[in-house]
Amino acid sequence: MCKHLEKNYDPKKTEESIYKFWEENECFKPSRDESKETYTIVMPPPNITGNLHMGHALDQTMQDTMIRFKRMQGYSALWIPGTDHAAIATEAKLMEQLRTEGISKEKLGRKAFLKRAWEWKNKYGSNITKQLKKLGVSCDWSRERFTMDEGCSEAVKEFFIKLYDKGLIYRGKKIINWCPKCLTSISDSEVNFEELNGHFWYIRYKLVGEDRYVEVATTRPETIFGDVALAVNPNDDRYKDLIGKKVIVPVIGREVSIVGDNYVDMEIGTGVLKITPAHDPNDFEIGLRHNLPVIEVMNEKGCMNELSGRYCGLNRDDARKEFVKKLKEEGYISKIEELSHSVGLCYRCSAVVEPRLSTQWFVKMKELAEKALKCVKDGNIEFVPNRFSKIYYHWMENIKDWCISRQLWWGHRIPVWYCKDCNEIIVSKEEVKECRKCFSKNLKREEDTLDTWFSSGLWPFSVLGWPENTDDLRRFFPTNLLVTGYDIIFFWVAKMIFSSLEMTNKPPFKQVLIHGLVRDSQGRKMSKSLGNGIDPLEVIEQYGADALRFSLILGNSPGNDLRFYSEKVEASRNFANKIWNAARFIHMKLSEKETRKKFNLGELDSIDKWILSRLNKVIEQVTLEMEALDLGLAAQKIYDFVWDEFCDWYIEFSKISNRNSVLVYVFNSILKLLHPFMPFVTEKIWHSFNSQDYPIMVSDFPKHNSNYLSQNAEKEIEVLMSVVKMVRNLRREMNVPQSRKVEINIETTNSNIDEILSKYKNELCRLANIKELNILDKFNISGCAASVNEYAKIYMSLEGLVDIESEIEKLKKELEVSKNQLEQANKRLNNKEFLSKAPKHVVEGAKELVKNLEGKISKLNKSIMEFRI
RNA sequence: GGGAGCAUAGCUCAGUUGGUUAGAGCACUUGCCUUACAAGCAAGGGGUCACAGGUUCGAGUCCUGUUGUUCCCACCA
Repeated sequence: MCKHLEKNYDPKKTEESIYKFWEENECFKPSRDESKETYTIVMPPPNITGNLHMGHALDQTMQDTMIRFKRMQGYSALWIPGTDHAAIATEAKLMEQLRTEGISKEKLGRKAFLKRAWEWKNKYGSNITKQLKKLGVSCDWSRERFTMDEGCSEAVKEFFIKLYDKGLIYRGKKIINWCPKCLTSISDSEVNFEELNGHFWYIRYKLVGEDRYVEVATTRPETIFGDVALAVNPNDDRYKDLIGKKVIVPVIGREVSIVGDNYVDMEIGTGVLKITPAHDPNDFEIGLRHNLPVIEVMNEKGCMNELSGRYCGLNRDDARKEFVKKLKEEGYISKIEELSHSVGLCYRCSAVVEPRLSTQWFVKMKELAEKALKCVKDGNIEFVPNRFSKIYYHWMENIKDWCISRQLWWGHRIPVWYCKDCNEIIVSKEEVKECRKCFSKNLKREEDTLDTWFSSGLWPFSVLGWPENTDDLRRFFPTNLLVTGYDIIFFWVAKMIFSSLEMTNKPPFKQVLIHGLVRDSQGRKMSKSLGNGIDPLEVIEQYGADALRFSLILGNSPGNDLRFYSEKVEASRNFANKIWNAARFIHMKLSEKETRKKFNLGELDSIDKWILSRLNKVIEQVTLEMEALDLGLAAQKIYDFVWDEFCDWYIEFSKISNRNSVLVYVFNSILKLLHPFMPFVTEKIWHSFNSQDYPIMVSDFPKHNSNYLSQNAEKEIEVLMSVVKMVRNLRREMNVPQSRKVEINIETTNSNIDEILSKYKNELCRLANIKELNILDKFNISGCAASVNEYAKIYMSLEGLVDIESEIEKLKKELEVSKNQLEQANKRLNNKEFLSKAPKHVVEGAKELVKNLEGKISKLNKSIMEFRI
């Protein structure tokens, strides 16, 4: 038995110690060799509140596979990890904590609150990074960053001030999206629209001085308290004469005028719109156009305020119910319709977002977006797959100003001070003590913090030390690759691009590899509410990290969603075990000394030359796929080669004749090819063959060597394998038990093939369980079963058990198929246009096919004749 | 309303710039505990590549349309 390796690969006994081994040997750090080209990936920072989910697992595995590949290719490869302070999510956790303790945020105070927040971060913030390590991520932990660490905070201030000085940041009173649960503004991209069932209430407004009513359809009757006008389309024949007239707001009794505005859609509802500028962004715009007042009727928690009279204090929903009741009682409602309409929800807490008028800080986007757009259009950043650039273009072309202030405490506090005496706004990195204009000391710092994405937008360069001009920044920026899901293009990718262009004049990365979502086996999004999430850590526990990684990568094309199947992980686990057992076989077969021997290409036989030739083709293909960022195809190529060719054939050959040095060489190459995908098992096996001083992780990725290509050897072994398969096939067909050895007579019409079969007679007999093999021109075929392929005709002696007629039938059927194929091929070759237009190798291929088929057909004919005699 | 993806074996998916007879895993059938591996080996069944046109010597692959499906963006008073 093998003395090094146990029978089955056990990831649990391996992974932790291997990871430690890499860390101790500083394998994760980039090479200090300045002459080496760099390859840099910056990790999308997971939230400190987060737990590893399948999306992370996919994202991280892709990055790790790429960085390992590039590191082995000889780049000075750097992958920088870090975490995100996740303002809303973290603050929500703390608020929850406070709630259980019965303390309010205000009572606690900002300072104490932040102290708690940092304590929370220090306690739980590294959970996610610990989980990442279980996946085997090879990032440089010595460079780990946090979006609120000193350097990143400095970067945020620098960015804010630079944009402010350029006039790209302004403070304004606008309608923004307000989350009444998180109690903060959120940006447009943080609102998710969902189709919900609601109602259309048709409400009658009485015209002043007339006995006529105007009907308005609304979904939000509780905002009537904020009505300041009605609006109709000036082209609407039904209503245009009403423009300028006044109506009385039901229940409230306020007189408001009717205005004409092209925004109003004549098709929707009654074609009359009630205008509530404080609670609807479109109404706000119309209000501006017509100089209408703004009446806010709700507070920050989504409850009605004192302007709503007796409904004051009720939340939106209760106020709506109560007020509708009142309207009904007083006869103002003429109709109620069921209506499905889309409602904006907070992306964090799913509360219905309330459009709210408030003073916030904004980034002026137009100019920034133009540059960011041009950068991608000019090809300075490539999206993979390319179709995602369209999504990016569309977003950039229709962008609105970005609301960056948040009414939260956990985050980067906006570096702005207000003079209470002269209203001067002072933007500064340092604490401001005195107004620069009136020298008053009566200053107040801005309470709000910045949108989390404001700091993560700087991530690719802030982690490298920007705004300082550090060695790392000079050496590793711009970065090479960003890997992320398509769901985050607007949130993050776009923001990094314009931030980087504005601050560094360079794109933050050269390529963006976009992946899809990991769904459950039924294709549903994994979500907490559905409870269908699968914990990657549990999968690792059960199958190992390599198996999880491989199953996420194998056979997935870039950008496509994938379904998670434990069967697929199982298959990957089996593959890891397959490699493991191949290693055991080699250990068992070879002494340590033998594994060190080198081979001389000139002395090798065709079997060795064949596997070397195939290996080199695979190396070439895998390298190409990796460079094209198609990891799924690369993994598939390795899988197929290892299992189908190396294990099923080459190892079997090596049981029959000694093939020591090539066996070891090919296997080591396989380990290297596979290492970026399955780092743990490959490193572990590597150690069993090689000194621990040379981790596979920092070894050289195999390079394609055309000297190893051999068309002849590939052809010879193809002939050998095809005959083995034919015999095996015939045995099954004739129900010959596996244990029974058979006598086989082979007839070929080609002396080359005779030669190959004679040369590998031993292999042929062992692999097809043949007792006696005759390679002859003619023999007695009575009692034989026959099979034919393009290289040979075989007869299997079965001592009278064979029904000659059914043998003939079988051969005839085969003949029919071959004739059809020949006809097709000849048709092509007789077509002048095919000959003149098709590329040479295709024509050659067709000719070869015809030759093979003709050979096969003549053998079949002969065979049938022989049976007849 | 605008845009994108997907549709290939029973299931989940691959299929490079069009090029012989369309692949894998799982599942299924049959036979093997053959000393690396039963987490395995061998053999096998199973496909009008959604539908209809078109381009081409040649289409799963390119173009147009249709259907089904998933998603994104915008708007929804």
